[in-house]
Amino acid sequence: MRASKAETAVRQEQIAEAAMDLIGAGGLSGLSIVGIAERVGLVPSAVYRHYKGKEAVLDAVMALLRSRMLANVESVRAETPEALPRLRRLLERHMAMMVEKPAFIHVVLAHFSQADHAERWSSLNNTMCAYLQEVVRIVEQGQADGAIRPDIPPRTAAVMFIGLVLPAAMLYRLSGGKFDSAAHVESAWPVFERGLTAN
Amino acid sequence: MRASKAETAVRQEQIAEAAMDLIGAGGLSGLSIVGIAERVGLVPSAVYRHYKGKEAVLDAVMALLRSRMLANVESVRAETPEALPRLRRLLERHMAMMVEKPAFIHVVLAHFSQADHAERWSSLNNTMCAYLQEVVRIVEQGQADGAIRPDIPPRTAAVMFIGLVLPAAMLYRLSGGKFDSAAHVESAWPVFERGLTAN
DNA sequence: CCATATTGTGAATAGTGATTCACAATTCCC
DNA sequence: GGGAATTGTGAATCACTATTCACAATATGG
Repeated sequence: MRASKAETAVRQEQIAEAAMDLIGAGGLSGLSIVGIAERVGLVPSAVYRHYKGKEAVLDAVMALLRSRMLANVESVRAETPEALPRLRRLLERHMAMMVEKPAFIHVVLAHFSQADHAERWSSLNNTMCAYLQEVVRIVEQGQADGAIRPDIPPRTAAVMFIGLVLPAAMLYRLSGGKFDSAAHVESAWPVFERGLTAN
Repeated sequence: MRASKAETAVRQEQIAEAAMDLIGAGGLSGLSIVGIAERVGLVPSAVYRHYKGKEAVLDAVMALLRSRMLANVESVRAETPEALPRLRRLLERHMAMMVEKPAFIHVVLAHFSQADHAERWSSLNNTMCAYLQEVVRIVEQGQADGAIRPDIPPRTAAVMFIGLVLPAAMLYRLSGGKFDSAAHVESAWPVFERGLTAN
């Protein structure tokens, strides 16, 4: 059956989405032109009408992830003004995103694993640093307000923050969805907060 | 130049080591028979004299990692009797291992990424659960001693513990060794400890 | 020292996935 | 309605890697 024609802009979006799902399901190595074509309902060669190649598709996925990540921070900034509630809210959102869009963590981990230092990865690196920096800023704000102990290096707190998400997201996936990531946020947050604030 | 002959037992060890280094350098996808052969100083086909195939080599790597991981826990147990110092010591050792044997984290992440549910992975899963369980046990002991707050779910604490290592190890690698993982342990531990103990 | 098992080598095979290309169908615009 | 541009198709090519195999060199034990 021949696929009906669609504009390149539409196909590009479909392809990027399909690629993201594929990565979410099987990691970076699970991403193949054949797989993408199947999901979109095309023949492999048709993909090349809309992207120059696999690399270009990956770039598109990266861009997607980056925008979602930063949008996340933005909306948390808008929601709550105080540092600690902000962090907590960001934690919830970050975790939820990892769970519903596994492609994220896969790409990050794949990035980590990749030996080749293509420019493609540097953009992701950028995204990650930017995100970490956002967390650092929130921590610094909390220290200025007196809500967070001043003797904690903000970067340390930020890395620990990431550490609240990463293993939980991995366990969630490894357990096939059994691990309750929301509950982990619930019970881990007080411990983290106490570490940030108590005397 | 022809390689000098060596016993299979020796070659097996060399091959497993080479495989571990390769994975450490380029992730699971960086592991190839050609790469192994180069490192050991053999021709690719010679590898098959000592291992049935790539899968078998991987199994050997897994076994290596497992034994090192568990040995780690054992020696920490022997070193210090109290829960909190034990955790701290384990944290240091765990981090050091991640830094000097990147293969470990790569395999874990690759495991996470893999779609296929081969038996091979279940053994790794086993190792990871066992490790997590060890941490849980230490935490429980601390709660029994009164050193750790009883209202913290031990599993939560254990997952957070892993979270102290994972992101730091990744940053270390992503930064090309610039990130000071030991310093991170140094500054993150007090925060974590305070979260576990303070009133 | 020699028969034999063990180990190493190079070439050949096979499967996978990305990419290209000439051609066919579809849509758009006049 | 009829080009012309756009999009989809199937086959072919290419590169890469695991794996096998017949043969060569080397070690080993009697």
